Amino acid sequence: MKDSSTEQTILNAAITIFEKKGMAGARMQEIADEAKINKAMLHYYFRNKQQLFEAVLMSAFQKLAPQMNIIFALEIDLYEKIRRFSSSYIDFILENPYLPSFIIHELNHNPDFVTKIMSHPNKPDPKPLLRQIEAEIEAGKIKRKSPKQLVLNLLSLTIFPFVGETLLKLVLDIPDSEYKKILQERKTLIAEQFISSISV
Amino acid sequence: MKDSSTEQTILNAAITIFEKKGMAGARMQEIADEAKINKAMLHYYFRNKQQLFEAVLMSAFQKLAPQMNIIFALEIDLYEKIRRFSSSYIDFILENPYLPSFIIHELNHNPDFVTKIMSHPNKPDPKPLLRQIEAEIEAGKIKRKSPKQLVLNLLSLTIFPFVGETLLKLVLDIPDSEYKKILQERKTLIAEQFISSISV
DNA sequence: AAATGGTTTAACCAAATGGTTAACAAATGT
DNA sequence: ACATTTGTTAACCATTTGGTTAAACCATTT
Repeated sequence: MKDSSTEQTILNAAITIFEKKGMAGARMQEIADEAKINKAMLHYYFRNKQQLFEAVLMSAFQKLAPQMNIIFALEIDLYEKIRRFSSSYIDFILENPYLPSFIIHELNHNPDFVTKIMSHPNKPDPKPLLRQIEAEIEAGKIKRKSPKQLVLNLLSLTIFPFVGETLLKLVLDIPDSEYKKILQERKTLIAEQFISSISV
Repeated sequence: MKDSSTEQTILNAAITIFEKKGMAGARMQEIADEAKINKAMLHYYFRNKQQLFEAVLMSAFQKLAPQMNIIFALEIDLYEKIRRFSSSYIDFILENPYLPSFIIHELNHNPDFVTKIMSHPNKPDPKPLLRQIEAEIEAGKIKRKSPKQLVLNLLSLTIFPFVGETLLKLVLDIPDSEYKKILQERKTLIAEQFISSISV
């Protein structure tokens, strides 16, 4: 009988290669080598490069989505939520360093794909969080600022240091070792900074 | 005699294509078509794809660098500097929407290139700004926070909404028209938020 | 006007690349 | 045991792609 995980083996190899090189830069042979498997198997299981790629992008999004849902759905105090999110999200990216860059880059270059994900079952729904922020504003607990802008800020502060790592290290003259420390510091720093900018 | 701008015509076409598709996704023929010119001319002027690409990446960096230097070098009040930077930088990216994503993506995928830019004459130097922040801290005018973290925050808040546009619109459920407004709002909002988070 | 030297073009080439095929092996069902 | 389906492989194929070449073009010099 076949090793029942051949399909998964291929998918894992494809994830590794696609995340590192992107759709355009990845070679089918390279993925086959990574999976230690014959190239024809890629086509046997996934028909062609485009479909294999879509499976990878989907799987990447499925990894990311639950992390987003932490801030969106969880019913806890807003400040606590912000602290938990930035910390857990940074840990998550440290374990999946290519994920955000990959998703962002490929989403930018495959706008058609956005439609496909729109109807995705696990698609994060930001409404609960936005409502929570509005409620806090109405209750006079935080400053009156556009909830969407606030979430945009939080995501920017958390994700960009990873996506723009090379540019930031270059421009700010930060060596690799120090950058790692800086990212760790941000696990608490982001929440502090963010909360201090919204609390009345 | 040659049209003395042929080289520039090629470079412009290459910028257009490379910024849109990246190094791996761009085709030499496509660049030639964009320039309305024979493909062999690309090799006549730039030898090969790699060198043409490097010229494009260099030119992109040369466009970006002066925008960075606004916050780094200009000798004005810190708050004023922050206001001016976020506003002018957003305007700048709106006119060059592919620039940051392109540079970030390609820098991440060509780490060797980082070395080349390191010794670039126009390379932004963050030291003056970092010193300015330290001085303000010592003078008790702003909260004591790591200057590098602060600059990282400012850059994240400003650049990420562009780089992650597609993902953010998708995840936060923001239609295109509204997103444009949001970016405009950020021209003043970022500085407000940022300043309120550091002022004592 | 002939020679010169840089510029431009069409045709060509070799390698890389996504994809197919046909034969073979391993399970599975009867 | 045998036939059928499923999984796997090596060899092959067509197209794309980066890059080359040799001849033509054209402005300036002699």
